[in-house]
Amino acid sequence: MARHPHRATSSSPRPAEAAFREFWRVTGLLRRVAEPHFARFGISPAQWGVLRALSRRESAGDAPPRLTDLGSLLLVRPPTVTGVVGRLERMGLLARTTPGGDQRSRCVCLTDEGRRVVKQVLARHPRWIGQLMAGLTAPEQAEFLRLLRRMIAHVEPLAERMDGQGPAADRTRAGPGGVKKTGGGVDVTSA
Amino acid sequence: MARHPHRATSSSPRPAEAAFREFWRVTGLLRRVAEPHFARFGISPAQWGVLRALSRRESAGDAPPRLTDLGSLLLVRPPTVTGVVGRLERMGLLARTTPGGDQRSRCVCLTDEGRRVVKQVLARHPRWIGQLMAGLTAPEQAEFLRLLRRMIAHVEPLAERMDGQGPAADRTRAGPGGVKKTGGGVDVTSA
DNA sequence: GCGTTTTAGTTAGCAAGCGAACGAACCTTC
DNA sequence: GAAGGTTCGTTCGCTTGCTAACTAAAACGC
Repeated sequence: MARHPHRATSSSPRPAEAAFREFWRVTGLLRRVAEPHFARFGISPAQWGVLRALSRRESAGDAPPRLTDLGSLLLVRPPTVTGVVGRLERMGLLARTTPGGDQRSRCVCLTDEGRRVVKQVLARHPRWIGQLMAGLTAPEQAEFLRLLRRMIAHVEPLAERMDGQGPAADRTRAGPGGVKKTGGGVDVTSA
Repeated sequence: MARHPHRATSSSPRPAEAAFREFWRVTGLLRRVAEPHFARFGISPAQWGVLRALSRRESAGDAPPRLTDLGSLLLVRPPTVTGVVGRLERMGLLARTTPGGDQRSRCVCLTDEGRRVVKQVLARHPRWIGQLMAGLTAPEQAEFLRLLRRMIAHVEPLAERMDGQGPAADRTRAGPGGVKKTGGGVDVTSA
């Protein structure tokens, strides 16, 4: 790290690269802080994501979401939803129901126990978040939020684009020449 | 730290909370973009982290790091290091060596094949990063970097503090009263 | 009505993160 | 030198994310 803040912009080789690196770093840190926090309520961050989404929908008066809806809300894929919801169901915090219309979709709603947990977490939430973000002043937080939103707006389409393509090299037990399998359509990065 | 009784924010949609939420969101997005990218070289983001760290140390002329060193560089725990390094070793991208002195530590260094991969990734790196961060202008990137660093500086001690304590409720098959096991030292959040 | 395609969700299998528990080597202290 | 503790790394078992492959129901096409 250690690069003097003074002449940062001019001499610093690549702010973009550094930003990415630090970002990745914070990602890990964040998980490591969030995990024990939610563990105190007996849940994981991912489970909290589901519970909070359900709770919000409930208080908004909306119908219980299907698994697919949850997936797009939380930006995770169907198998992940199945897993997390399954565990929450086993814990008794939510219930799968099969609504009338479509016979292949399942809806998910909170149990009383689930609502109880949400309440408990929410009671501490502002305080906890405040603690987490206390490294930034209020205006900085606002700016941070703005930048994050711009990042999302830019990256989300990129992520979606990756969906359909680019399975790539199978190094697992590739010989010395393993990599070049990328050949052919090298320029996925395009312009 | 949290000394701002700033209730101006309370009525608005809470920037701190929103920032946290969006941050979590970008975290997922970032993984989804990085994974297929590195897959094109036959590796994963975590593996890239290790390879890059080794490469840097090498070109700085430093001695090959021990597994523990890698762990603290990458902010991951020993079992994770074991796993990632093990897979990289099986792929033939790095080698474990047992240096003279301490018989219980292992050092890790790149193989030629590993160096080759690093080179390939680096060749594309600026371009890829540029694409990722293209949602922000150069000054915004610099500001983003600055905020990230402040976040790290603030959160890292928090994460470390969590290390020794707070295992928490075992909901897995907890009865209706599962949560209160947190009892006793409720105020881990302290003040 | 029947065949095809699309959509919802699950399953299997892998990587990466963690905590807990452990063996082995090292260090400290008597 | 032996006892006790610390440190390094591994293994086990778990959650969460993914892809690929699959089933079942719905929707479309003719």
